[in-house]
Amino acid sequence: MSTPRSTHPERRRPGTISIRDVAKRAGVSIATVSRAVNRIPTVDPELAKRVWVAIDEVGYLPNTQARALVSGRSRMLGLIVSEITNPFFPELVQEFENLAVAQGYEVLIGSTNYEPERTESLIRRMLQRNVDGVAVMTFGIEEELVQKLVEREFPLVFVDAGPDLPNIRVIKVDYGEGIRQGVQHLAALGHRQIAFITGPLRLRSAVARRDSFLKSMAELGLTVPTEHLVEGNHTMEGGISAMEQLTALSDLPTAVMCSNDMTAIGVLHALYRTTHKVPEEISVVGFDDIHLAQFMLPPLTTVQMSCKSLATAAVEALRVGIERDHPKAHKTEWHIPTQLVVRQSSTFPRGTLPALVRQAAGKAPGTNSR
Amino acid sequence: MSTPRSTHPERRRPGTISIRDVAKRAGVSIATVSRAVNRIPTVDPELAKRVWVAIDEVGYLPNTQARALVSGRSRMLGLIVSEITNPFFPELVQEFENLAVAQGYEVLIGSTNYEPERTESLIRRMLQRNVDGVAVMTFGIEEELVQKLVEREFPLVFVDAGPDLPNIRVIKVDYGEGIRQGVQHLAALGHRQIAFITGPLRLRSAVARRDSFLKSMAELGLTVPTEHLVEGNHTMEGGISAMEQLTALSDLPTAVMCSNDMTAIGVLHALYRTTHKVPEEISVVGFDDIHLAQFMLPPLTTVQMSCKSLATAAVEALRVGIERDHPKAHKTEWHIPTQLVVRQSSTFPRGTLPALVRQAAGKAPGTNSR
DNA sequence: TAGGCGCGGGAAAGCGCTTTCCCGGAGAGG
DNA sequence: CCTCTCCGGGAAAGCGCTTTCCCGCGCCTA
Repeated sequence: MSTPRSTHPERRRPGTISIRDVAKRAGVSIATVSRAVNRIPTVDPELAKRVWVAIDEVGYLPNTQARALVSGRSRMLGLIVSEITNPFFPELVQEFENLAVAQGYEVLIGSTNYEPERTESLIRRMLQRNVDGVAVMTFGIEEELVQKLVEREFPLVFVDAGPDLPNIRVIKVDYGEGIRQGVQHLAALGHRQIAFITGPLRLRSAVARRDSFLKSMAELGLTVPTEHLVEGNHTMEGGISAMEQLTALSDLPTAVMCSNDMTAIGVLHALYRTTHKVPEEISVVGFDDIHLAQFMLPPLTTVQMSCKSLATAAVEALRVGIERDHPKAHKTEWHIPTQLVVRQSSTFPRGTLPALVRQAAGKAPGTNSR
Repeated sequence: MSTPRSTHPERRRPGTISIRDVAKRAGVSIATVSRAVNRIPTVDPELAKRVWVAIDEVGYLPNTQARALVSGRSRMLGLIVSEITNPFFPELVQEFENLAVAQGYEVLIGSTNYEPERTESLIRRMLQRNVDGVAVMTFGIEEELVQKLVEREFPLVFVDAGPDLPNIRVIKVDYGEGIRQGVQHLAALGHRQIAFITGPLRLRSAVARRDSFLKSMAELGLTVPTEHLVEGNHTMEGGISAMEQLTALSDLPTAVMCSNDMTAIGVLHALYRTTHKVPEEISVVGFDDIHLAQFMLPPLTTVQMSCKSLATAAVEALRVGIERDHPKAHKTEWHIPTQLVVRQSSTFPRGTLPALVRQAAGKAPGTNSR
């Protein structure tokens, strides 16, 4: 008996119930309670039941910190995104979190806001919190710290490309296919002058998307003058200023593709300000297919990247890294397809739509103007 | 000497550095390392420096779990929101997180998606993780579990209204003022038939907003027929179907106020589908002033609720609850003002704009049509 | 020079849990 | 009936840290 009085009497939040309280109540040792809680099969079912009853009666919640401390695994996952305020990411976060929670993990979220020092402190904090693994979904990151972690074999998952090291798990998004579909869609409508607003070119994924665009254009024998390739930053503001550069040009392109949907929304806004009609005067295509895209005015034609698959892949990849003898151990690459979704922000180039064609085309994409 | 060999040899992640490694390296006891890390002034500056050097050399990161276990405080805050995918919340999360991190706290985020059982499991999980306090920013929650926590004096912060108990910290949003400004703005433009799309009426805040609207209308002697009061659910989809109900009416209102911006975006979309022009045929006013609002087509007139102030208040309120002898202890209410932001989705009622007025008004709000 | 005092730092307890080790009792076999 | 084996459960170690307790050293005063 005689529970030795705590050295730190006032520190514990009163009302917190520990394993000892349960043990006392059930008349067993704390070891048995622990075993019952963890459903170790060697404990007598009768006893286990008594323990569970006691747990219910006293309202016991196992302390995860203590569990983590002794087991060495915190059952927390880190999720690093670029900007939580970019609507694509909440959707991702949501999916990721649901999956993680279903597997008994908690999620620590952080956004880098594209600031390296923020990223660094983020990772540091997550390590201190002992997360079991981190998914870096910022679409391109180059940090020394990350490099070190990788070397320590800390479970990390990257999107697009991580450091070039063996045994790294990475999720590859097939930008090429979706963007090709977008370009071909526009070209099929008759567009020849298609501009592209990139993301911040520090990000690998932004470069990848731009290259996919260029490649798709080249395939069709279409050239892209440098002034039709303008750098945005994946925000609406970036889309606006990029589009302003474009409208200032003497040869305004007939269509604009954007590296993500937020940029496209900015473009829509910029064109609204300059009273260019979308899609009649200029077609706009986005990327990501965020939920919002279909509610834009006009609804946005965009390349869909399923954030559900992305989240699923990320969680799976993390578990592979964390849980030894995971069924899919040794799998190191996951692939996410992309696909064009045609809505109403894209149509024939301005001035190329003879009445005949209009009739023949019937309700062609995006022709029901506002 | 003779570090007793661990009972669980393989469980610890290799490469993890503990306080002992630092102690050995610096040639001091672990107690001294701990004191140095926590900047306890009684340690000799010379020694402290040696410890810090050692920390740097071995790359030591204190294990937060262990710290939490012994100190009884985890330095984690829970943040419960309705839906992370509603853009208002990421903005809030962002602010909250920045503030929390600045104070040395980590944030555990969860969205209830308006499902009570989700909320329950969320709170349970946060408790197991030993969060020091939880901010319930779901704008109205009624849970038995919550009630129990409150009784246990667990630090909780609510928005609008928590359980009616003494010593509860709550953040009150002054819906009245912002909504009155909105109504008066519309009335001043000449609107008499103003509809209101509410949020889900289970939420206290939704009821509060509706009541504020009704009160503001009554103040001006304007009546609201029941069919002009339709329930939405704070999503774009809800806004669309609510607006569809409104457009089906024989007496279409000349203006619509919405319980939040997402609803307003849905309304804009619904009106686009039915080819009603905004604001010429119908004015639309939102609520929240999410970042997106100003980029809508047309830019949305809306009632601003500063999520920065909200976050600041929440973090402060939590700290008051957590840290005894906080300077502002005993403060139990925080107030968040709201304020109308006029953009271009609101103008004179359709058919009431004589040329004379137009000239006199000059560039009146929202008259530069698309 | 001896006793008192203060202070810096080490030893150790213990936070709540998991897991190993071991012991006692039950069942089986001789 | 006695010994061997097996098994369920208790005692205890220890996860990484903070904090108390206490000891020893240096300085001051008598």
